[in-house]
Amino acid sequence: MVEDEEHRRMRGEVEHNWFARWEEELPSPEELMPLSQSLITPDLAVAFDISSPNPSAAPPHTQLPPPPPEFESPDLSAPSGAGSAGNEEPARTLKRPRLVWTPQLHKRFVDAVAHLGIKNAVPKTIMQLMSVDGLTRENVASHLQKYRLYLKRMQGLSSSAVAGGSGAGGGVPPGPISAVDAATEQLFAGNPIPHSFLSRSVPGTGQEPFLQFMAPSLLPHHPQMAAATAYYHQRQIGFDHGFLAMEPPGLQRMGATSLGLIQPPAAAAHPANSYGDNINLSSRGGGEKRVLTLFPTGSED
DNA sequence: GCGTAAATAT
DNA sequence: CATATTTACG
Repeated sequence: MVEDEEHRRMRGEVEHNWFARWEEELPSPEELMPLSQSLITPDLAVAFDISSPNPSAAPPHTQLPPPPPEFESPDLSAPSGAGSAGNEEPARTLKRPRLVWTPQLHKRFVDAVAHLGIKNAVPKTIMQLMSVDGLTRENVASHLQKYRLYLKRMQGLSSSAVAGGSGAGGGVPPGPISAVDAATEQLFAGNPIPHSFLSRSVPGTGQEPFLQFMAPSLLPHHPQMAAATAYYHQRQIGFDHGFLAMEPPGLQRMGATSLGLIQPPAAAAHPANSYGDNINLSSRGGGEKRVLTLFPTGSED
């Protein structure tokens, strides 16, 4: 069953179908949000001001918060809130734990870039538009780099002879797919790629054509790749780190939380939710890791 | 400040 | 071991 889908996917014919399925199978933010909240310790939640369900940020299927290309969202709040009560963690000069780019966050990233246009899609601008607290220019820059590589790879593929229709055997035969590209592809694959990036100008600023085609995301069937299919590693889940993958010390605010920044392994808790597929990666002789699969963000503007 | 490359951590 | 993220350098 799954194989069939993959084969068709390779042909690039059922894009909509798989995409639609994706959305359907995707865990609703609602499902994940509450879950994450539960995981969040009350103490921490209070510190962040998110102890209670945020009225302004808890849309069931929300598409994308309002990232107006003109004004910034008030997500960025000053650290004044915590000034009083029992939580005084210097958010400055503290090393930040790894940031986990969750589909939701990535979606926002893409959205920001789309509105800005490749031309203005610079780390700083993107970061500002995203208005995600805790997000720094470095984070965006790094992600942007990967994003670019992802798009670049797409161009090459669609432009070059591909076809290969036969995915026989393996799937993606040719393809000097760097590890980074593959990974990026994975993450970005399930995300909406603003056509603006591929060949159109964006609203607001005159842009030149950047890419040309938006090829369906081809997921290499490599065993390792499969593992990548799982957005989170066996223990790379943001659980250990909290929601934003940020440790308590150094946290300021989390608009991100409301955004559904992190996505806990719902699959682990809800086996009933069968996403794309949980792939068991068998590295070699006994290396077995199970990963959760969740990705894409819903829709595009 | 942005882009790219390499290093480190998970 | 591979991948993701972080950090340093150009």
